[in-house]
Amino acid sequence: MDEQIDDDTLTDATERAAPKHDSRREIVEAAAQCFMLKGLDKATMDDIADVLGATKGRVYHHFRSKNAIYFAVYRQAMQYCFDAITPLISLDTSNISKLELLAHAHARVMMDTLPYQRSIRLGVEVYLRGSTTEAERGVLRELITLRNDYENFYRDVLRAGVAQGELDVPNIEIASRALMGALNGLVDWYRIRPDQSEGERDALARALARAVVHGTTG
Amino acid sequence: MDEQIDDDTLTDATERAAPKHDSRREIVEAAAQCFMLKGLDKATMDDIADVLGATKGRVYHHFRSKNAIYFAVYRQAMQYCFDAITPLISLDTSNISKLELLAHAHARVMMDTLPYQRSIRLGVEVYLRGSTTEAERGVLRELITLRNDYENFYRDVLRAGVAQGELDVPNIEIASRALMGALNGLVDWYRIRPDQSEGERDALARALARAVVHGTTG
DNA sequence: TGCCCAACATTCCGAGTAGTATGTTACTCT
DNA sequence: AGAGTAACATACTACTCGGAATGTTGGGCA
Repeated sequence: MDEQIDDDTLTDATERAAPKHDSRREIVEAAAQCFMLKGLDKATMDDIADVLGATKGRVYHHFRSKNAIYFAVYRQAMQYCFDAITPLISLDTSNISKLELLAHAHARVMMDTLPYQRSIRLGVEVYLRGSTTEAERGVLRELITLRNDYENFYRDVLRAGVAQGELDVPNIEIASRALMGALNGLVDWYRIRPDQSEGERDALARALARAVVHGTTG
Repeated sequence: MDEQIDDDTLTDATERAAPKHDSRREIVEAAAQCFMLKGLDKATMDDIADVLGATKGRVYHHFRSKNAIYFAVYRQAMQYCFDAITPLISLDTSNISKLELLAHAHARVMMDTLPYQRSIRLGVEVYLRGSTTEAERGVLRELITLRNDYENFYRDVLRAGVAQGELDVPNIEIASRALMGALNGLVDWYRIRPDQSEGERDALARALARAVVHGTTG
């Protein structure tokens, strides 16, 4: 019975045929907002319900625990990332331009899905310490794996670029860490401004992508 | 009376002549450990006291609140950063090599004072929302300013490098953000390994510094 | 039309925790 | 030697918040 795998976080196999009233999606969205604004601990279940104009009853009807909601937010955040770069990995361009495309797309996702991305940065693994069940830790490990898979796309491009002499990267691991760090750091300092246009945001993403790929020496 | 500025966090003017039994320092050190391991909220005052083999009484004798301790940790973390780079800013080298020196020093500090640096990354401004007094928010603003001052050292080098044609940075602001993001991200993935030597850590710092300065194109 | 159940709302409880109030000890100063 | 105080320990309170138990309602279905 302890092997009862948590299906609160959208088991891949049993994909919802009906839209399922996208109430779950609304809750996840509200949770991401609260997590971003108040932090993982300070954001209460009542806060999440308040955003929806509802009560805890609704939330607990769809999610069995606060951790389950957080897992859903995490999964959704990663989904946004994958959706953004999967169309790019099969492109037939040079590795250096592909790297720029990936970085640009990632920067865009950070801005476009800010609440989700900020949520998963607020002490991911540190947030759950001991106070989790073994099943929950399994889900967490799966999410970590998901993130590793995502970052491996960047490492692959780096390796291919080195192999073909396009890139000069002495240490793939370090370089990928630096790359992801610079890109993910965007969610720490980026603030949504209503007056900024789509073009301005894209320019920001492009500038950041250029910075992380070419460094400060051009 | 509401203008009673909090001097729990080492008022600069009244520098302690006596070592003050470095009990405060021990508490801050213990708090940094706890914050790193359990997060800002999950780490309790009892946890901090337990690390010291003491009780809450000792902690509350030196700090009036949990926030005050967090401020002290933040200040100490920034102090470590400043101590590491202040000897370097007056050096008479090229801007590009100075930038590498700064990046290297910063990476070293991230590793050498990991508990402090991790603590201040766990949702700094998001940790305190509403539940703080106006005085506390003043201290927080001061700490943010401290961080800005620190990052300005890097921006100055970037600007000087561009002015002298050593560096190619279209956007100083973006580049500095990317730089700090990549360097600070170190505390997210770096794990202390007892078997790794001083030389290995320095090599890691050097590799990361090279990555953030030169990017992936050499 | 009456049953049934999903989709909530309402109410309640207990565990955990920041902060306080009050001892207790040991050391210093005169 | 006794008074005062720094540096703690002990005991207690007030309060928040996650989660469970239970109540309510509206719509589909036979």
